[in-house]
Amino acid sequence: MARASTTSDVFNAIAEPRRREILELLAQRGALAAGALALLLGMPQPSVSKHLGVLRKVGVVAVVKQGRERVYSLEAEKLRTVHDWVKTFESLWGHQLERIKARAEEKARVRVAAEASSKPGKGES
Amino acid sequence: MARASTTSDVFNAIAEPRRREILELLAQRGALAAGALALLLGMPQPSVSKHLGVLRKVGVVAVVKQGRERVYSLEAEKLRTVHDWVKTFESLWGHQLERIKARAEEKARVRVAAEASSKPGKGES
DNA sequence: TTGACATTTTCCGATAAAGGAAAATAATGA
DNA sequence: TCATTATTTTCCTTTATCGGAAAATGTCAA
Repeated sequence: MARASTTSDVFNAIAEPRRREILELLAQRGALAAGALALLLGMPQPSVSKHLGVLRKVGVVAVVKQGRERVYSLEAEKLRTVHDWVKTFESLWGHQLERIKARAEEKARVRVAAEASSKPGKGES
Repeated sequence: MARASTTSDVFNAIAEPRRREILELLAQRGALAAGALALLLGMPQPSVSKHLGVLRKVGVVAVVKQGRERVYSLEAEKLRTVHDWVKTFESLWGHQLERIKARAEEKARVRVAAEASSKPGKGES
């Protein structure tokens, strides 16, 4: 089996740096036509179009036909999946002091797990 | 050119659902040996091992040889890249009321952008 | 209708991921 | 040393991406 399709998932869709750039642009500059995006990104239009196709298929951008151009806009809610997922780990890195604490706890946990999975009752009181 | 390597990026690494599951397990149950992970995930060890290889190459997990097992632990800080990135879009979906507001604003922006890119001065007063 | 513009689609070549199976390492215990 | 256990690595096949170039749609304006 091959790698999962880029369109199968928001996670897969945003794995591409260029696609992330597109999303960033749409976020900060509002809706943009495909051509404008190509211009801002400095890459060939067909390429941008394909990336937009992926993003659209996943639903993270929406299109509106306006004459001969197609205006793309961000559907930010779709990124929520990703956000919610990483947010789970937020506490594990923490800031400043918390970080040191978490570090220590984790180190201890590693030791515990390591010992627990060896035969118990070995020599390490 | 092919798709970017899964090991080229944290984004690419976490695109795989199983790899995300591994990270989740490590987060909630602390450090675990490869075999334990395979058991918990209900999939063949070689498969898990390969996934762990990817995660390790990217630096989001760390290994510690403990006898014949290898205990894996989470290096959560590496997920910060992803977190910081999606966090940028946080304001765009907001909660409750904000969401409606944002929606309206966005809709307006799309219209504006669409109009701006057509020839100005058309008939739509 | 003809022509220019905006964008998508198709075709191509190169690259590599993912799963399964089997082989290769490594470390423990008798 | 010889099995046994824990994990990783190597093959192999299938499938899909990405990028570039060219062809195909679609739309507006004379």
